[in-house]
Amino acid sequence: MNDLDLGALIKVHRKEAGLTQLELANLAGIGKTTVFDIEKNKETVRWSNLLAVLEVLNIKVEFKSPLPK
Amino acid sequence: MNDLDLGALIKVHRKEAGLTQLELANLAGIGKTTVFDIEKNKETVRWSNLLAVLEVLNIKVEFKSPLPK
DNA sequence: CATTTTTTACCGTTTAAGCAGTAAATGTAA
DNA sequence: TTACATTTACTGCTTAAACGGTAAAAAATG
Repeated sequence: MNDLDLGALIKVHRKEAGLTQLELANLAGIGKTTVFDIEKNKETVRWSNLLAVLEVLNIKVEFKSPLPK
Repeated sequence: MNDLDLGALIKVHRKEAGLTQLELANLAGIGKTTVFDIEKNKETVRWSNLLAVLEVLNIKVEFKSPLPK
């Protein structure tokens, strides 16, 4: 209902960077299991862990609101 | 280094919606403590809890990558 | 084909997020 | 000012996320 598949987006970028799940986990400073969970769209992961992965893969996060600044 | 203050963004939108932290927590189906933590930029909160708050406040999340689709 | 790598999956253990309750501090309104 | 509402802060408990280890599928490589 949100965007289509954040897990898939991350996976594509990981592959593009030539990284395995384990390598990405080490670079992000998190466990391999968590990387696996994130790519499987498990949403109960920590925001900080998701952020760490996104940073390694150079994916920016933007929050769009209907409110003017 | 990311965006400036997601907590503040959420707080502004919460106020705009005329909600207290407790009301927002109930609407999002999470605890009041977590709403407080989120507005204080605690990044170890669950991604699902952050999503729930954003959804109530009608704030969209976008992931921007340098990769073409 | 066989071999290696990677992914998926499950299992204990540890750790801390989540939570309600409470209370104090801050803010707001009468 | 007083009274009420809200936020901030702390406490203890419960629960599950995070984790490494292991192993079995699945993919990739020779």
